[in-house]
Amino acid sequence: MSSAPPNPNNNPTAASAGGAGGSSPTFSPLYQQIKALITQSLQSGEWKPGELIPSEVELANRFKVSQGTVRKAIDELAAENLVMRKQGKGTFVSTHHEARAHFRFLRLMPDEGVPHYPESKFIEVKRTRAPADVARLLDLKSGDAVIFIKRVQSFDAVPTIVEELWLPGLTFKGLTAERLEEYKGPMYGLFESEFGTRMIRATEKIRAVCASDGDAALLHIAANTPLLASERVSFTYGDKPVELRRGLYLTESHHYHNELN
Amino acid sequence: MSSAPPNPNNNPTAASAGGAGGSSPTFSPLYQQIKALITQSLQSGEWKPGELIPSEVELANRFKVSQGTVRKAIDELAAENLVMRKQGKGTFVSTHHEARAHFRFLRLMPDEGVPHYPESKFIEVKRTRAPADVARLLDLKSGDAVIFIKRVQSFDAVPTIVEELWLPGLTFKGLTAERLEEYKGPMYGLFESEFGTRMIRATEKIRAVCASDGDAALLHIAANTPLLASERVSFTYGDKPVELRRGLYLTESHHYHNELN
DNA sequence: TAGTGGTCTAGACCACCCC
DNA sequence: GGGTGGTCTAGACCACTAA
Repeated sequence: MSSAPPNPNNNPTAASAGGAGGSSPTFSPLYQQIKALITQSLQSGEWKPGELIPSEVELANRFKVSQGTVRKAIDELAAENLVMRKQGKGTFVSTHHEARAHFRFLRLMPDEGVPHYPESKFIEVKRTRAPADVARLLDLKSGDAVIFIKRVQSFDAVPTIVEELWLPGLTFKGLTAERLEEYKGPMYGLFESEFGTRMIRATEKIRAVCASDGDAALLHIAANTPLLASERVSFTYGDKPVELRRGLYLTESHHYHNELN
Repeated sequence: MSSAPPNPNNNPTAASAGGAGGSSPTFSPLYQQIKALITQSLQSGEWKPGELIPSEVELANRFKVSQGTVRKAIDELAAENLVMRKQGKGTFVSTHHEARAHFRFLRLMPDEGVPHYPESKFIEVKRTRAPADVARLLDLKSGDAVIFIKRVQSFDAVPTIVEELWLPGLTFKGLTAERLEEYKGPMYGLFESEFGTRMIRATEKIRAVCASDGDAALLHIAANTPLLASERVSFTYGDKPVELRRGLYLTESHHYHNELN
């Protein structure tokens, strides 16, 4: 009784997703191929940060797979913070313009009281050429154009962070001190809205160092005060590095918070 | 035509899982209830670390739900590192006795070369009473029995970590300097095998400090060298704190590694 | 060859949101 | 009321492992 299996093949046209056919089998589950296709649409800007993406049923029809397969693809994208599901409303492209996202990359927390976002004061913004170490971390060539930013961040008017940022000049063409000054809120929000570059994940290396005279002056502390030094490399789609951020954190009344799972 | 829905109710006997019936609806999806039941079996020791748990089909029969529901429950347990799936073999209870697990909580990485596990030298092991701050973090009463451990850890014979551990005396009754000395490998493995207490997750607070004379001597460095100070609270099932660990890390040739997602 | 987890489908109903 | 994601089921086939 009943009918024959309606879709016996598990390797549809979407199998071409994933790049050049290589020597290895290059097998990939259907939902991974769908995930890659959705990621492409995110990357290309077909759906912009904050926007609603098509419903699961709609995507299932578009890709000619079942809703369950689309669901599993979106499950993983949601786990990676690329999209956000909202029951009854739909699935939205993640954005850095959200209270929720603001503390995803900022791990410096006050010892007492509730976390809040610091105020920025820009010390220097200039176009220059990438030193060798910066070039290596940003996947550039030594001497390529970069933008250098130096700023101090304060919590409740207490200077707490000195930060130096290096950005690929090509990606962030047109970024000026003025635009930085007038923009309030997390820099990743600015990068996303104005330059179409969304930070997806980052790696950090953390050490303890002594404050130099210059940094001590910026933070209004004694020279040789111990500081946390973090070196962060941020990546966008395709694991492309797009930001190098070197920060010095004063940990008198703040700490770097981490969860180990 | 065809049959009636075979299982129209979605609130079987398992609905009793989750504790006392309270004022709020206490609604919980079936798979969450199954997840709670499986977690109970893990906690009670029905399946011990490293062991194979029953197959999905078996658990589905036991709990009178579909395999898909059990699968979703196990998916979450695997995401939380409580169990490990191995295709073709089965699902296993996670254990700290695995190369894979050794670096889940150890985030201090060498700047060059491959990570490896440090050697421990114990400075002090004693039973004492919990100071107020320790008691608060371990959810004990001030003055409750605790075990205090102080040790130095070395990479390639270079002292790099000074660590002080505070453990609830009741949970770790019988822990002596001898057993620590003779046990090679991560301490969490010892805790799991000998005391039936498995660390599930932890939170850390990190700062920069100056080495005291005593710590400087232990690490063979100059006093006032900047060090990373981490305060870690580890939790077992039921979010019960079972370890307070205060570490000082020398970050001359190592760094604290973190991934932001 | 038998058993396990992994993938995929199809269809049902539920909870939530907004009109 | 109609649409969305969330849950649950049942059954098929695949990939991997071990005897």
